[in-house]
This record gives sequence, structure tokens and C-alpha cells, in this order.
Amino acid sequence: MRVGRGDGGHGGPPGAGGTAPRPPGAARGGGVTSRDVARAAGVSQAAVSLVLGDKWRGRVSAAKADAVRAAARELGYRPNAAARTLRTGGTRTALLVVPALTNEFFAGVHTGAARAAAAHDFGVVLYPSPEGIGPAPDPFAAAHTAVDGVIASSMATDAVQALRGGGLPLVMLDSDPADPGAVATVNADVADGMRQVAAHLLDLGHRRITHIAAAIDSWTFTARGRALADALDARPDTRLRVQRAELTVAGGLAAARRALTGPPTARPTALVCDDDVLAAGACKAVRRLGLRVPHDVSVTGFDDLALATAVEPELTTVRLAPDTVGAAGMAALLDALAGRRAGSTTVPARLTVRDSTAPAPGT
Amino acid sequence: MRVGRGDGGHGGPPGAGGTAPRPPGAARGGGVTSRDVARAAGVSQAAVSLVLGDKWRGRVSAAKADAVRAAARELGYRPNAAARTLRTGGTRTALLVVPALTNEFFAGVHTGAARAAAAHDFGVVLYPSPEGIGPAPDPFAAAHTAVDGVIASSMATDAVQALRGGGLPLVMLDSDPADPGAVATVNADVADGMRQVAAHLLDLGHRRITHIAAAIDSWTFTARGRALADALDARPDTRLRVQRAELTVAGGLAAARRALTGPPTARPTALVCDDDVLAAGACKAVRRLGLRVPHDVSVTGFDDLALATAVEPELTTVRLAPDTVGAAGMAALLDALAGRRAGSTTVPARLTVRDSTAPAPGT
DNA sequence: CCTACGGCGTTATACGTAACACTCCGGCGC
DNA sequence: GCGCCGGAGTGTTACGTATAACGCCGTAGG
Repeated sequence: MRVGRGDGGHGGPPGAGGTAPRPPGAARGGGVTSRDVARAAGVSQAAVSLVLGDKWRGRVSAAKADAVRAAARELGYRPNAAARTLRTGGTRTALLVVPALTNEFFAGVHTGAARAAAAHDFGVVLYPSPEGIGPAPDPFAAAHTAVDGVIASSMATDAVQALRGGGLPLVMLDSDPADPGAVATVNADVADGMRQVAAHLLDLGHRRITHIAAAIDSWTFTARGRALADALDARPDTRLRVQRAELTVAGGLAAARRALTGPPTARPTALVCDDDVLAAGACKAVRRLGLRVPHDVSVTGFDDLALATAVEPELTTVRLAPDTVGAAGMAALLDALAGRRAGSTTVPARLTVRDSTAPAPGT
Repeated sequence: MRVGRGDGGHGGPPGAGGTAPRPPGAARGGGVTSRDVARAAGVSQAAVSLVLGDKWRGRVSAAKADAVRAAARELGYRPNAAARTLRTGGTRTALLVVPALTNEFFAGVHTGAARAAAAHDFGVVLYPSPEGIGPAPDPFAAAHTAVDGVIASSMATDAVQALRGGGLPLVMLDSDPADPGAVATVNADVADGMRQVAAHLLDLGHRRITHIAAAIDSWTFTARGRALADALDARPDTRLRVQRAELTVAGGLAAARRALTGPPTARPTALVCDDDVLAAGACKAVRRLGLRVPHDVSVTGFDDLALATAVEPELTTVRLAPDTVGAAGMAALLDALAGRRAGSTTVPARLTVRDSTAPAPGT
């Protein structure tokens, strides 16, 4: 990477000689323009643009193309993003809208999306929705950069509302695959994950199960609930109840406490939580009632956050590969921008068995 | 907000009629330019620029200025960021470099920075450093947007290295206030936080203390260690030992296990951890040795992550107000960009006492 | 009465890039 | 011999904004 300007004599007071009034702040890229490259390579600026844009087959000779590339490398040329955007209308940037950065899952999504973007010379700018960051709930304004497309989690409900009909290609995450208005959808296979949880608990002999459900109106959570209900419906000897909970540790605690009231014979032997955070709360509730996890009550989480191995006992949970989700989302968006229609993608989920589940008491 | 294109007939094959070649993707802002506003307000484009840029005192009459503002609002005019950048060289965007998004602390920093930025019509683009996201460890390329300045945590060591001498104003977080090359520094007052921890434990009668120190070579952590050592040095009846730990739950567990080996009378009665994650691991180690937190061993954390209230017992820890740090960092950067030299800022830290600390056994 | 000037406002230009419209030239089919 | 084609380039323009340079008009001072 270059450091200085190259053309010395920058030490004097400004305006002393006939120095051009180069605007300040243009330091990035070293100030090397395509015209500088052209001069160095002995061609016109247009030729530089063609070569570097890979549109030169049959317009520029191979020899000159090589010369251009060499000069560009030599000078450390970086195309000016603003000028390019102004000319083409494209920004090579995507907006990623998530409900909250604090959730590790979305941090992973961002990582995956950013990596996939970088491979195609794209950038990612993040808009975390909670509280709107600024006064106006306008994701575009908050992102502050014009973008070519949007990847949004359906959990960022308010922001997504502002996004629909924005005229930009929209890839939805955690959303109904049949979402109209989305050019593609990408989901972790939460239904399959939940089926694995159900199978695991049934194997362990659990028959009375309570679902600690996140009180968020999002497709992922309804899908989780439906998958669990479907799995247990197939077994007539089971009983499923549902307690809705605010998506916090305290919420999980309260919901689990409600679930566990009643005589021991009617008590659920397993609590299936929509999220590891809820599961952590549920574990606390179990212990506060004088019971033990997993001896008396088994608890399962979802998402496999760092939290899952931080609490005791370590949580049996479902790993969702958030970075794969992010990467797939970006890939779908790039496809859409290229005119290829990308359908809905599902990335696999895998049950991870740890210490919070055990055979049902009395089996 | 505008929705459609206005001029229908977009369904046919491209190039069919004589439709203007308006570049695609320019949808953002509805395509309203300052010239459109000028026409609507009956003034020149230059006047629009002056009024909207608030540089019109004495150049444009108040009446026309009002007309311009009204027309802009009416048409939903949004200045084209690319054109503005091209003209001025400034991007009104800052780059925020953090070690990892997964750490809630930095999520909070981002929130604060973004909010402060929005108030000044600035944007924030994020570069999480781990693994470099892409092949090239070039934060600028990864951010993909030219930026006016950088806010970086010293914990993102590799990326920061690439940033120094980049010619851009750099605000350092979690860093030595005397950092040369930084235009300003912003830190949570970790030393004071640690002093509060020490005072709290001394009050409870603890005299044998082990510091579970993060094995990361960053100013914040050395400052925490030094503050603890200084506080205990003032009390000759105390004993301080140090165990370095990788900054994970497992790392904390291992370090605590090492710390707790030996006869009960030589064992530390309190473990002071550099981070809540380490503290979670330390609690696990205590229990695995058949001891109880806080009855036998007190444990303290740092940062007050969500984790702190998810584990049991809930952690006594130090709250650091990450959003305030982020906001202060952005404020410092904006000051620097405006030519005002901002020094180093310290934001207060506060001990939060919960259930993981208790009187030392035998007091 | 002419000039200087301040309030008001416009015209023109530049930023760096991409793409269109041209030019030039050697061959080639008829 | 002429028109035409395709390769190899160059000249020019437009994108939307900010600002320097210029102009007009009425008034006041000399």
C-alpha cells in the first residue's frame, strides 16, 4: 500500500504556487486517477476504463491491456467509488438490516455476508433496527450510503416495513419462503432443527413437554412452534403446552416458572425453548423451584450462542450456521442484481446434545 | 417516500422504445435532483445548493430560501451522496473498527457511535477485524466505502496496524490515552472500575485474591491489571496472584482451575476476572472442584454483558456504558474533522454488585 | 454624475468514471 | 475500385453537486 502523494513539494503553505485546489479529504486511494494510469501506460483514459472494467476484448490490444494493468498496479490505482457510482448509478454496496447487533446470530450473519460480498468486490453496510438508531426510522438515511439492494431479517419488523416497496431488490432472512415482494429468501432449517429436538426428547422418554415460545411475531418462531407441534401430534401419548415469553433471560425465567407450577405428576419433564437466552432463564427457574436440570427437567435451547456453553449445565441446542445464512443471502442478492432469479434457500440445522437434557424422570 | 418510477411501460424488452437510458439502480432518492428542486422553486441550481447547505446568509433572500426548502420537502429531494463526495472529497462517513461483533460491548459501541453520527448527518460503516473477513487485511477495501475518519479499538490489533499512517484522523478506543498518531482517545474508566472491585472485595474481607487476566496485549487489560495491583499494594495484608487466560469460557475455566489448586488455606477466596466471559468460566471451575460461588469463592466479572445475568449466580461486575464510549468516540472524530483538537475522554465505570460475591469464608 | 459596494442571484466549471460516437486503417468480397 | 466490416483506439459527454467567478441593481459617498 502506498503512503505518500508521490509528487513532492507538498510542504509549503497552501496557495503559494500554482498548486491545484485539490479538495481535502481525497487522501484515500492516493489521489491516483484513471487518467494518471492512462498517461503512465501511454493510452487514453477511456482505454483504462475498458481494460480495468474487463470490457476490452476486441477493443484494446492485449499488449496495451497488459500495460494498463501494470501501470495501475504500479501507481496503486484505486477507482474512485463516488465517481463510479455517480456514473453508473450502482454502489456495489448492500444494506444488511438486523434487529439487534447484540445477538450473536446476526453478528455471524454479518460476517458471512461481508465475506461473500468481498469476494465480488461488494461492501456491506449495517443497519441495526432497535430504537431506530436515529429519530427517523429510515434505514436508508441511517445507512447514509446509497445501496444497490437490501438483505433484511424479518425480525427487524419496523425497519422491514419501511423497506418494502422501496424499489430495491430485497432478500429476506428468517422469513416465510413464500414472501412476495422479496426477490429471494434464506432460512436456516429451523423446522428440521426442531424436529431433531423433538426426536431427541422423545427418545429420552419425555412425554409432557412445554414450549417456551418467543413472543415475537416472526416467521422463524412460528415455524419452530409448528414443527414441534407437528412432531408431537404424530405421537398421541404426548402432551404439548406453550408458554409465551419475552425474548430475555427474565422472560424465559418467568415463562418457565408458570410452566412448572402444579403437581409433580402434571409438570412437564422437558422445556423446549425458542432461543438459548430463554433456555438460560428456564434453567434458573427450574433451580429456583428446587429442581435440577437435567435430572428433573430437561431444557433445550436454540441457536447455539456462546451463552450455551457458558451456563451450567451446558445447553443442548440447535446450531444454525449464521455465517452460511449471511453468505447465502448475499449470494442471492448478487444473483438478483445480475438478473438471475434466485429462489429460496435453506441451510441445514444440527442438534448439538450437551448436558441440559437427560432421560425423563422415572424411565 | 416515493415508490414507483412514474413513467410506466417497464415490462417490455430492453431497448424497445426510445426510453431514456437512465442508469439502473438510481432508484434511491426517487431520482429528484437539485435541479428539479431549483425548477420547482424558480431559482437556479446553485441557489438550491447554497440554501440546503446553509451557506446562504447574504446570498439568497429569506423568501427564496423558504421556497427552496419547501420545494425540496415537497419533492422528497435527497442529495446524491456520490455526487457530493465527488465534489467535496468528503464522504460524511466514519469507519468503525472492532475486534469482533460477537462481543456485546462493541455492539453497544456501534450503537452509540451510529446515533451520535446520525445527529450530524454522518454514517458509520463497520469493519470487524477477526480473520480479516476477506483475503486482504485492508480495512479500507473491506469497508468498500471511502471514509473521512476512523474509530478503532486497540483490541483489533492487526487492523489497527494497517490503519496507522493511513493519513486519516484516527480515534482510538480502549487505548493508551497518550497514543501518538491518534487524534483522540476514548476509554471507559476501567482503572476506576477495578478500584471499585478491589474496594468491594476488601470490604468483604477477602485477602487472598487471584486475577484471571485476559491474555490479550491491549491497553485496557493492562490498565485493569495495574489498577488492581495498585489497589492491593496499598494493603500489605493482601496477596495478589495472576493467572493469564484465553478470553473464552474455557480459558477462564482453565485459569481458575489452576488458581484454585493447593491446600484450602492457601487458596484464593476471590477471583477477579477481566471479563464476564472469563468469570462464567471461573464459576464453572469453582463448582467442578466441589466449591460454591460465592460461599467459598467470590468471583467478579467485567463489562456487564447479558451473560452476567444469565449465569447463576448472577455476576458482580463492572458496567462500562459502551454506547457512551461509542458516542464520545464519534464526537471526538467529528471535532477532529472540524479542526478542533479533542483530547482524551474518559467515561465512568460503575460496579454492579450481584450474587457472585460474598464475605470471605471465615469472616 | 460617476464609482464603489453590498445584497441577490446566476453561469460556468470541476470532481473521476463509464459509455457512446467517432475516426482511422487494413483487408476483403463483389 | 468501392463499399463495408471489424479491430484498435481516442474525443467527448453526462452523472449531480459545490463553489468560484461573474453580473445586475439600487443606493450612498465623493
